[in-house]
Amino acid sequence: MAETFIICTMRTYTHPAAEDFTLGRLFHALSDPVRLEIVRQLSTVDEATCGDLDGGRPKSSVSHHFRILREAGLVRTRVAGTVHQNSLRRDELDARFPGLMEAIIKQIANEPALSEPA
Amino acid sequence: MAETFIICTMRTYTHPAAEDFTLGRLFHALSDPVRLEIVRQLSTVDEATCGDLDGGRPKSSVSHHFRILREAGLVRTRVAGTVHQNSLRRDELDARFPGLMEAIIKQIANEPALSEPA
DNA sequence: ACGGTAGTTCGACAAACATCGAACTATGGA
DNA sequence: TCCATAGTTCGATGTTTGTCGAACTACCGT
Repeated sequence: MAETFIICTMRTYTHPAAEDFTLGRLFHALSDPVRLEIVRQLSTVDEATCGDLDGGRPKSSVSHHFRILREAGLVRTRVAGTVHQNSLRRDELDARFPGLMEAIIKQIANEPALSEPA
Repeated sequence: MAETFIICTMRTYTHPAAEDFTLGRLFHALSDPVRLEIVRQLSTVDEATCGDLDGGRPKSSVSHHFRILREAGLVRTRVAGTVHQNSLRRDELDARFPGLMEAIIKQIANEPALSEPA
């Protein structure tokens, strides 16, 4: 029987630096209704867990969307005990794309139905 | 031989009304590097033909991208003789999403390399 | 009427993507 | 130590998407 080497991983996340944000990744991340809804919720709150924003969807789907949001630089995820707290990277986004997120969030806030459930 | 009925079409385009623009379609349209480059070029110019902005790509590809830009409400296409003139729908976009396009265009203008060729 | 130029449409193909179940990891509490 | 909870990773599946050639439409000039 082969030995199994368990590499301890995912106690922390890697987030891109603000200089590495790209408009392409940003717009792609925002092009999905589920993610747009997540960003909307996050914009009204300081932090939220994945579970808070899952809208009844399976965990694996939600986890996938959060990964894309992280890779685009939109979201920072912080491990806090058994829970993962997510927040918008407002300051870094504003440093990289001045004024853009503010304009986007303002629009998102006014949109009635971005994604079916909550 | 069966008769062929030729329905005269495509002398004009249908463009969505500003009320029907959605953030999802907008962000999706902007998530492709080729289209982002097209929008960038259009933002520096009053009008341009598809050929002006094809970046050496095949016509069918470019036509596809313009269609998506049109359906998102980003671009208006006007048939002018043998040529199709495209322009950004700045006013309507600003009416629907106040301040958003201005912020986006400002960022696009500063991006060095959105898409490989011109 | 003919030819050339500008774009569109269609069909095919491969790559990227969203969705979800199942197995797994990590943490805190009983 | 065991269990429950919160999320991640993996693999499979179906859908959407980008790319491009080929055939077509529309218009202008000759």
